[in-house]
Amino acid sequence: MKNFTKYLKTKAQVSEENFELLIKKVTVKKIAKGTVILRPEEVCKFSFFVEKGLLRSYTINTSGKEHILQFGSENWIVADRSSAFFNEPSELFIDAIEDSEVVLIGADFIEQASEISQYFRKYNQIALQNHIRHQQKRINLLLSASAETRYMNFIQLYPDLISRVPQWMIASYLGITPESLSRVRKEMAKKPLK
Amino acid sequence: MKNFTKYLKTKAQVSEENFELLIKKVTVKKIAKGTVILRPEEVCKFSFFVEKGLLRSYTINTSGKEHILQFGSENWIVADRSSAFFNEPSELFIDAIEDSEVVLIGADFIEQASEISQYFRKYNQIALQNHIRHQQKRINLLLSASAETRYMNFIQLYPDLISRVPQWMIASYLGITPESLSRVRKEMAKKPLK
DNA sequence: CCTGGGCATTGATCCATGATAAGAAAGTTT
DNA sequence: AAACTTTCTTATCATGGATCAATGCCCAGG
Repeated sequence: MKNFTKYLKTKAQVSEENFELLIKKVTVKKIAKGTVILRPEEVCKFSFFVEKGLLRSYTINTSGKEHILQFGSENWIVADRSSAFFNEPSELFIDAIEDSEVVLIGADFIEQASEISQYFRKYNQIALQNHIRHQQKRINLLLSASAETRYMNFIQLYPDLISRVPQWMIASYLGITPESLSRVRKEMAKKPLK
Repeated sequence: MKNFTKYLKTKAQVSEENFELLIKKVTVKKIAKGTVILRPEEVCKFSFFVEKGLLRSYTINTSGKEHILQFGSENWIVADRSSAFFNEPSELFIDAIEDSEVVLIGADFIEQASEISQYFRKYNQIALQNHIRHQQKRINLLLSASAETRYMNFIQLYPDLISRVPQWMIASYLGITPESLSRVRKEMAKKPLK
């Protein structure tokens, strides 16, 4: 719980006193690589704070293809926000790419923490706004940029993930096939100019 | 201000008393078709509640191409949320597609309304979550669907906009060229099976 | 140490969408 | 209603990325 503690105390500026109170509301869980922890039709009862490891959220369309919406490594929160907030069935899968350790955060936790601490409420608000900003950038990129540009942007944004995530998943995140990504990389290797 | 009043009183459930208080904080403005009301580098000081008419937000990339992020007709709020919330320079344009009438909502309005009314705070929260949900669907669609599918989805989602928005703007929203959209429509006309 | 299953690469081919250009339609201005 | 201007369509050609198939690679498990 080291990371989660830091998150609460430092980022969300929760006082020692409140911390003791809140920490009781969450549980830690080990998730083996490959384990699915949320699937379509289920309601997303928890947000998953990644203490250690790597999660992903994704959809599978009617023709069986996966499309990755988000990766979450240490200190990130992965969830189907809509499902959790509106208490409606999810359309997403969430599973573990690596053996992971996650902190389960229920809706009640968020509410209570927001009640208790103005800072937490504020921080939560910021997280939402960041999410929106991030999604907007991604939409804009998908609208305007080539596979190569999108890949370069990904490298910039998530340099650490490049080595941890299999290439075909990165392709899925970018909205291209693994074959295409392989070719893009080959091209990029030729003209090395940074 | 009819729509905005209704929005505050009905949707955000603001009491008559608070309404009188809050309404003083906003101004109404007429925006002529084509007028740009936000451009990159500027900070988005206001969110624009569309009382009447039609706005759009979009980016222009280095090669001069527009990419539309959002349309907003009556009762929608258009803004660069990130810029407004974080008080940082925007990367978006916002302009009017039709002669419009908008209510200018400053950050102070949001704050004050949230202080005054729990309902408003809650409603604002819901709006944020809806925004995230909507963006997520769009990302998923961009990752997975063909031009035709995306267009059909657009029709479903915004049937009213089809007639109000020029076709090339819809193409821009979908991330394809106007020519492609024209082709897609032609194809769809052939096989009419609704 | 072999073996089998996931992953990455490569080549061949196909296809949806882009680019360009030109005209037809529709809308606006004078 | 004539003269523009903007939007939409159509046609041709070019291309990025998809699909299909084969091969090699790695490494985890027997």
